[in-house]
Amino acid sequence: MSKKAKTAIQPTRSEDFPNWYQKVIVASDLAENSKTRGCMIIKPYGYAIWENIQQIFDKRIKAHGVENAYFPLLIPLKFIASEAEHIDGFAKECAVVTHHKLEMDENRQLVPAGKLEEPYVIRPTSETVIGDAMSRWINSYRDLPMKINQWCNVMRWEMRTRLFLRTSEFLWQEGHNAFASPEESDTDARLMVDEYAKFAENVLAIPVITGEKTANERFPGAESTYTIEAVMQDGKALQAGTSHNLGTNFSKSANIVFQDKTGKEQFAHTTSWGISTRLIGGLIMVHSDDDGLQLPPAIAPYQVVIIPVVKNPEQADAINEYVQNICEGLIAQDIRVHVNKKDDSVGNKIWDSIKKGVPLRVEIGAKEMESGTLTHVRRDIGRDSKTNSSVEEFVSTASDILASIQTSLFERAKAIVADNLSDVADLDALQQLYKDDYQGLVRIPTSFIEDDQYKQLAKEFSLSERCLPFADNGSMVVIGRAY
RNA sequence: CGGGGUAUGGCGCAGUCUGGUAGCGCAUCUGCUUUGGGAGCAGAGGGUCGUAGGUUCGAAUCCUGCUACCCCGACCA
Repeated sequence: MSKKAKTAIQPTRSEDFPNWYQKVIVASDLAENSKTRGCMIIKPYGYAIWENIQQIFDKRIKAHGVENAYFPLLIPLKFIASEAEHIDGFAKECAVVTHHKLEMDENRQLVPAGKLEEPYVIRPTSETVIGDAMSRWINSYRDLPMKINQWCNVMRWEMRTRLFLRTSEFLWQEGHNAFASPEESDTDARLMVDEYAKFAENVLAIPVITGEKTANERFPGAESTYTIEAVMQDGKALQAGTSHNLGTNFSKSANIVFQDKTGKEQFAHTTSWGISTRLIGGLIMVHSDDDGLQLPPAIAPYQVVIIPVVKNPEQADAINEYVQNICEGLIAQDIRVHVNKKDDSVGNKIWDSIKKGVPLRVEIGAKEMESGTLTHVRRDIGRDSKTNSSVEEFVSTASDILASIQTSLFERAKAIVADNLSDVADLDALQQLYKDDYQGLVRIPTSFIEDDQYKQLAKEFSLSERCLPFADNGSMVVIGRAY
């Protein structure tokens, strides 16, 4: 009673981080593996997080003049064959549709029939399709800039999958912008990665390192790739969003040409940028603890859960009415609130809200009702934050409490970055660091990565270049292990 | 794709070595008592052992192929 006997999630983070990650997803009811190889079922609670990501981010990109559209899932094979470097990056992981019907064979088994003249590829990304459309939509400099985004699914036949972090099918947004000049496309690619950084930090409470990818980590066919890299609790990096300046590489293969003011034909300069359901994996690995998920209020499907404590049936109506009034007060403050009316014990409901990471829990029984109060507990602090306050006071300060939780999660996440990002004097020091079982990231001078000693260390310790942080103007590179 | 592991009710597992046709915990359902950090008792339902084939009088168990999942690595905008 006095002390927590065990954690809700076993194993704990320190015992077995990958296993803990899977268990958090199950315990919080976000998603599960499906019968389809490498594909997940995103359950309602997990999908609600994605819907919030969509709603919030969609507003931000529309403010930049981006318009949403929808393009086909299936891409004609000849589209893909047109851009060599790009397709090299994806050919190994493309699912291909080769038939258009099923027939019953002699063993009464359904087999593919009706072979297609030209196979289709299930989109791994849509540069080629959208490029083809843009080649028809863009004729004049007056048509530029053109900014098109789609929220959709894509498929990449990955060798090794993990829920949210890398699945064969995943949900994302892919933005595709076209401009008249190289300066504009580079500015745009940087603008979008900056939007990702702001979204990650202000909404998801995930601090990120924003920077540019090195040449060998760059998107196939891009001139430059900008990225936000987040740091997980185990010290590994997670690429959480990328924005590419494609220059004229794609407009040349898709023939996106416009006439400039002088009547001369020119290739458009394009960008593409995306974030995906992978962000949910990042949320889990940054914020959750050994009792389960912990969600920043800004993204939580519900920010407050109310647990009615009904000890005898005669009180039920009165308590429900009391709860309903509080609910309405919170909704009027634009707070997302959920009343757990499930026929279950109070203890189970409390644990359920902890495992699901609801930021703020409210308990209301006869005791509170008689005194015009309620009891509330913060998920980030736990039972030590248990407070009894009047309904009026709570309703008027709930937004502040949620804001405080948002801040405390962000601060905690910043401490994770600080603990897992080191500088070293030279490559010998780097080697010693990882030999001593260091799990985090290291910032080294960019010139080091050409060194043979570095290349050998990178191989030995599975290190890769995460990015050249904007903050260091390209002089430094952050390296480490990544998801 | 390489190495290792796993596959048995919804979930987690035992049973496999020493073949004889399935068991435990949790969850579920019913009833009663309970409910403020994971309730108790009593009763009930639910699987034919990933899949295809082989050996055998008989296969969860032995043999072979296939598939999926997990971990490590390679790969991965």
